[in-house]
Amino acid sequence: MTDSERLSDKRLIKGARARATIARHAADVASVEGLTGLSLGKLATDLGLSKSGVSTLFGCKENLQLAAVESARDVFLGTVVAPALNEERGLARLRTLVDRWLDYVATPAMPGGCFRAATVPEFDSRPGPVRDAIGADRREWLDFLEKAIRYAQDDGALADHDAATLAFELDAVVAAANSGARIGDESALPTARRIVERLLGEADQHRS
Amino acid sequence: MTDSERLSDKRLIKGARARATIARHAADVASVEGLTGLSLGKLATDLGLSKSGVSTLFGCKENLQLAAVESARDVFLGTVVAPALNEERGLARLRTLVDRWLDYVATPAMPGGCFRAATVPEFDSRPGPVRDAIGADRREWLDFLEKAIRYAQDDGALADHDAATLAFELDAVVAAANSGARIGDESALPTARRIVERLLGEADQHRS
DNA sequence: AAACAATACGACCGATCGTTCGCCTTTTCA
DNA sequence: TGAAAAGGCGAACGATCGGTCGTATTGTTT
Repeated sequence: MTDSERLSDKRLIKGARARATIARHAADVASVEGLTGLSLGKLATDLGLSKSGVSTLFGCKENLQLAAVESARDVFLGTVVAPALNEERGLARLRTLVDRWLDYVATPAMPGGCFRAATVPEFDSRPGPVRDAIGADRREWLDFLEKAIRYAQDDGALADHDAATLAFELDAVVAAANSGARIGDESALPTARRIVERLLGEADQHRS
Repeated sequence: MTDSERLSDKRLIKGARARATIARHAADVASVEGLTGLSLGKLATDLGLSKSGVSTLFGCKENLQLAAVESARDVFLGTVVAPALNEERGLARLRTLVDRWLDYVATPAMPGGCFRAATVPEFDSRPGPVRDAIGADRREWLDFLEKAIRYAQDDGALADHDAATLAFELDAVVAAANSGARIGDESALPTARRIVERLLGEADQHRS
């Protein structure tokens, strides 16, 4: 059970509920300002709390950053992964996964767009627990994506692709679509959709 | 003539030389800490200058960030673009361009890796002159890459690719390779090389 | 209900931030 | 060479940062 799942759980002790609320808002802020740009005082003001209250709940800023990473992971799982899990394994699930993912970029759940696309480049050169957590989240996502591709390959699709390589490529294109769209390139998202369609569309050719 | 080209130009007025030195170091720092993480005081200490001296040279932090973007652009042009311009237009130049680009990611000119890969995601949701400059630099690079692809297509290569789309895809893959490699994914760079090889390798098939 | 742990607060700390102000030196240009 | 401009510095500013107290309050558990 994750914090966000327990958000409205009345049995949940008060502190954990507050932590989840703060972490969720921290993820929103970090999607724009970055995890380094997070400020205990700003966060407290936004939520009508005291700075020291927020501070005691998380102990230190680093723990808040780690909580934001976990909260953003929950949002991503609920928005992109969960709908795909309703589809049966194979090409259908992979297509749903990628579609929800592109929708997630087109209509972001956070004000700064995709959290992972923002935090991986931010922390990739900053050793420490936060980078480790972001790296693990990235690895988890790529592994899941690769597994979904393998299921599709079990159905005979995408036979000429290496699963891990295709997962890397899809992730790269969607991440670039996120940054491109947000920086004002209106062609970024349609271009990314075209690339993804070409990469996955080959599957249909091989099936027919 | 850019600032970095004039770095050792004795005719250059002293201030511009100092500005170029500071901007170059600022780009180094920003490749790790981000453009927002730049600090006038830290920069001054690193270079043995006074904080106020750096401040008067650039006026405000935003101008320093803009100078860092321009300095990083110069480094990229010198490291990646210049060697490719020695090749004749067509597939040879495109291949050199991509090879130098991947080398630039594998053996970074800056301590934090590719400056553009770090700053585009950082500023894509932060309106202002800095985002505009980063967006223009990104646009310029994609346009140049697209043009190089068109020259290759004039030779009959890459016929089944849309130039702008392929440019977007190459940029996405190399950027993801940069982030992936820096965050500890040892397979990121070889995977990216494989993808690029497949994307451009098709050219040889069509030529044969 | 009593005892305990967790939460939340205001106040304050030292540090660092960007920026501004005099003042002096150096460079530039006519 | 002399006047004007620009470079460069130390000091100080208000603001904000993360973090730490002591203390009151709330929630949890026995």
